[in-house]
Amino acid sequence: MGARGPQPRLSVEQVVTAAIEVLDAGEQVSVRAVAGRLDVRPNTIYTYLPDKSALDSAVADRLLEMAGLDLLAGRRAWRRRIADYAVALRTVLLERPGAISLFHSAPMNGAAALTVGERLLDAFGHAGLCDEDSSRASYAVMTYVLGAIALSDADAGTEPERAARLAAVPAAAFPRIARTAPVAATWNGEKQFRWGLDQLLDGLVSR
Amino acid sequence: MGARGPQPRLSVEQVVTAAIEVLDAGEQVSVRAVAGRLDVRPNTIYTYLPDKSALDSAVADRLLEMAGLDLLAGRRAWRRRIADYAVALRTVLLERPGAISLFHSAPMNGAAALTVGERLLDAFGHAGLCDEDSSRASYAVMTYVLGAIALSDADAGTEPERAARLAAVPAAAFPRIARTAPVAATWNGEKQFRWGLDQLLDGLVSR
DNA sequence: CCTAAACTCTGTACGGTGTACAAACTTTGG
DNA sequence: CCAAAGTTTGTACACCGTACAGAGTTTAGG
Repeated sequence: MGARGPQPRLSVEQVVTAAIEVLDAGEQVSVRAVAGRLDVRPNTIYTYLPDKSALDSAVADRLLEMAGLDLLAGRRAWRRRIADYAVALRTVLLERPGAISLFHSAPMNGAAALTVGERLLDAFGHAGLCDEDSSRASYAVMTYVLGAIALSDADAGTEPERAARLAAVPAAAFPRIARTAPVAATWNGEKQFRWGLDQLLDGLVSR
Repeated sequence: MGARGPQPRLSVEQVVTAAIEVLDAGEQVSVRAVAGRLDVRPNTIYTYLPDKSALDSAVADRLLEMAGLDLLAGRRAWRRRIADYAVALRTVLLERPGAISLFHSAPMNGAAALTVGERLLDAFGHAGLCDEDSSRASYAVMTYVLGAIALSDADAGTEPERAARLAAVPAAAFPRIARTAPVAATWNGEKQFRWGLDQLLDGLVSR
């Protein structure tokens, strides 16, 4: 069989693990940072992955797994399965600035992504949806979850900063925004996340 | 009054317009590309905007405006207002690869963003929601819309590429995915976008 | 057994990014 | 008229992804 050269010092798994460590350290995933953590020259990474977006995909898949795929399985109520996993994924990603951007540079086609998809379809099946609606609903949920996390991340800043921005909104021109500013101040919180997800799930099963 | 030095050759508006032209040309917004289009050295941009993320914010705001703020106003049915604007925004952003990423690098606090927020609040008010729910609903809608566009963008690739990826899913391990592959093939289309938005709106006003 | 093919890893380098800093230049207020 | 304030530029730095040639290592085939 085919392995002729020297046996590889690393594996894709190790590369991805190193990338997660980079994320854990609060830095962005870069080929150089990952290589540095593996005591290897940057080019070596390209022996295991074709390009940066493949690395991003693989890391994103690992993050989906780290959120806890078990939460999506089992015989618990379909709604809890989805909500629990969504909240866990949110936590995993928000704890690691720069993790969310990985989901935008490449499609999600790893093993964990497929498992998430499969189990979402199962959950919506238990909720009474037909195949087509289950498929559409699964994608709608991933859309909401990843969108919410991305917005939370972009809208970050320090808490007083955000309050100051809201206070600076001219109440004359934007009365409704001014009136609801206290709510908007909590938009990036877990409560808003769960609320929106709940409404979406309500809509998805209401037909 | 304060303007002492030479009068500026440019304005923030012109800088943003140049950035849009860069996007229209299919390139990413970069300080150098924008400066080049204005026949100016890159550093000059920093006279008008503090840093890249401020440029990104300003360009994102312009894109929100380009989608057509009028669609969100008027006395048409609240649901049509929201759906029409959402679809228009999707078109504006998907026509310009690299436009979506601008929304992730900075919070949305420009004039157009505020207008969108104000009019969403108005629409949900007409739908019968209280202030707090209107606020939460507005954010949920922006979450879904921007999330959907971001995923569409990441999942891009050529059409046969996507079909090949779906066909490569092992049917034994992921039977539900395999069974619903034809639907998943259209996840990045406008129909799926509208469907998910409709379900979300259903849920938001169902209480 | 030995050579040649296949494979890993490195050194070097290129073009791209955001942006800091000092200097040159232009305008206006005191 | 001069000094302060503002604009623009030249140069430079650190980072990014990654192409390419070569060195070194292992195994398959003759």
